[in-house]
Amino acid sequence: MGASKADFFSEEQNEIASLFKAISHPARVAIIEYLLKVDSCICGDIVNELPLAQPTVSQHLKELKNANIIKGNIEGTAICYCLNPDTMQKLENYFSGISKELKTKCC
Amino acid sequence: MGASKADFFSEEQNEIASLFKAISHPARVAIIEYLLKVDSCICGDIVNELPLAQPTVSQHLKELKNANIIKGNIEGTAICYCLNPDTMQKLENYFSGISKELKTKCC
DNA sequence: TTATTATATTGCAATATTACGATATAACAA
DNA sequence: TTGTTATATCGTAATATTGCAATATAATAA
Repeated sequence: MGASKADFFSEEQNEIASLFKAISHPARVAIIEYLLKVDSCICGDIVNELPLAQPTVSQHLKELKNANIIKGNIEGTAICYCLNPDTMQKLENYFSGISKELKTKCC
Repeated sequence: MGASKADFFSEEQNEIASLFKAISHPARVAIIEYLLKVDSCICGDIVNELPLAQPTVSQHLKELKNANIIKGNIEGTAICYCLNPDTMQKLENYFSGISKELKTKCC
């Protein structure tokens, strides 16, 4: 079906999965890494940086914003985007939690 | 088109994206968390744990295995699956690297 | 050998994602 | 007002993912 059996899984599992889905596309990874590189928050520079049309970039930004991975502030005509440190921390914590619990013995 | 413009993006960006794609589905998050919970590595127990048919679970396991997120060892008729600590470490490092570089000042 | 158990693969329908041209909106400048 | 710039949304075609029934494979047991 391709549909989500999301109802069965826990809130947390669905939330984590959708966070990762937001960064599961190379264009969105590239956006994140670009936002990390440039100190000042940028906007339509991303369109010049990526090999994608403006509507496509806008769509990717929307997904990242919906997932709370980036924030966007209006600055006159432009929009200033930047990474959301809270979400980055949350993602780091998820894996450090796994590392801590993970037994070394395995099959 | 839905197709990947993967050729433009860097090797690293494509690799990171496909790692996250592997854990971007609640069923696969649930599998990871179940593998973390049970000390001993399991196999078809996952089918009983999840609300999905055996072929569907098998498909999800295959994706996790292809992404190097889990390992599978044959044990007689069964297959023993477990998390791959190296990949978990890699994912943790990716986000701790971001946290380290991330400026607090933002828009 | 046949039967059983555990897992994988195939084929396909339902659904979701990706990309972009065309168009809309919103803020500012002249 | 009109024009310009920056971004968002709509509509849609191409492609990818998800889920499962049916079937195949592989290891062991009887």
